[in-house]
Amino acid sequence: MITRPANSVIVLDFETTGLSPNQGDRAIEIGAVKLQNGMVVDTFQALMNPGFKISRFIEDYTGISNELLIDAASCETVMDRFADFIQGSNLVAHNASFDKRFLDAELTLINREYTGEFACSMLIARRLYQQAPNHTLGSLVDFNKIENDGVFHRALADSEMTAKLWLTILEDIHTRYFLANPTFKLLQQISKKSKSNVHAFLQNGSHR
DNA sequence: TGCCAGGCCCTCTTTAGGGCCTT
Repeated sequence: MITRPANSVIVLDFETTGLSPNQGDRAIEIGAVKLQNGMVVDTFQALMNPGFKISRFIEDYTGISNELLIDAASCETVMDRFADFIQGSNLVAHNASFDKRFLDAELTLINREYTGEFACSMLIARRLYQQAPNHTLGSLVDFNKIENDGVFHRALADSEMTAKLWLTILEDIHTRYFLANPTFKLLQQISKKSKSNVHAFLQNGSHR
C-alpha cells in the first residue's frame, strides 16, 4: 500500500455507445474513484439509459446489454449526480481526450460545468514506461504487475485500474527522481514532454 | 451496403502520413 501523500484527484472512465459524441454517441456507464493521499476515499458507478438501443458490438465489448439499460436512469439524471461528485476535483483518465469529450458533451446537454483540469495516464505512461509492449490500460496493468480481478471494459473496474496505475506512476516518480509529492501540474507537464527529454526534465529539479 | 472520431506523437517530418488509444 502506498502511504505517501498523493494528489487528490478523481479517476474516471466512461463506457459509451461508440467513439464520438459528435456522431450521436452517448455514455452508458460512468465509474470513478476519488483518491486522497494515495487512498480510495469514495467511488461512483452508474449505468445510464442513452435513449436508444446500443449495438451488439458494444454489448459484447462491455458486457452491458440493452436489457441491463432498460431500467437504468437517464444520462441526464446520472450526469447531474456525477457533476456534483466531481466538483472541485482535478480529473484523471486513461486516454483522457476520449473521456473529456464525453464528459463535456453530456454536461453541456444538462447545462452543467466542472472546474477541474484533466491529466492523462496514457500520455504519462508512454513517457515513463517506454519499454512497455504497448500502452493500453490492460497492458500497463500487466507491465507494472498491478493487482486486478481480470474485469476490464466496465467503468468502475477500469477507473479502479487507472487509479492504481496513477498511484504506481506517482510511486515510480518518487523512486526514480526523489519527488515525494509530484503535483498535478507536474504530471500534466510530463504528458507534454517528448519521450527523449522527459527523463532530463524530471532530473532537472527546477520544477520542485 | 458500407462506413463513420479526435488528439497525440513519431518519423522515411514540418507543403504529411499513419499508428496508437479510447467505445
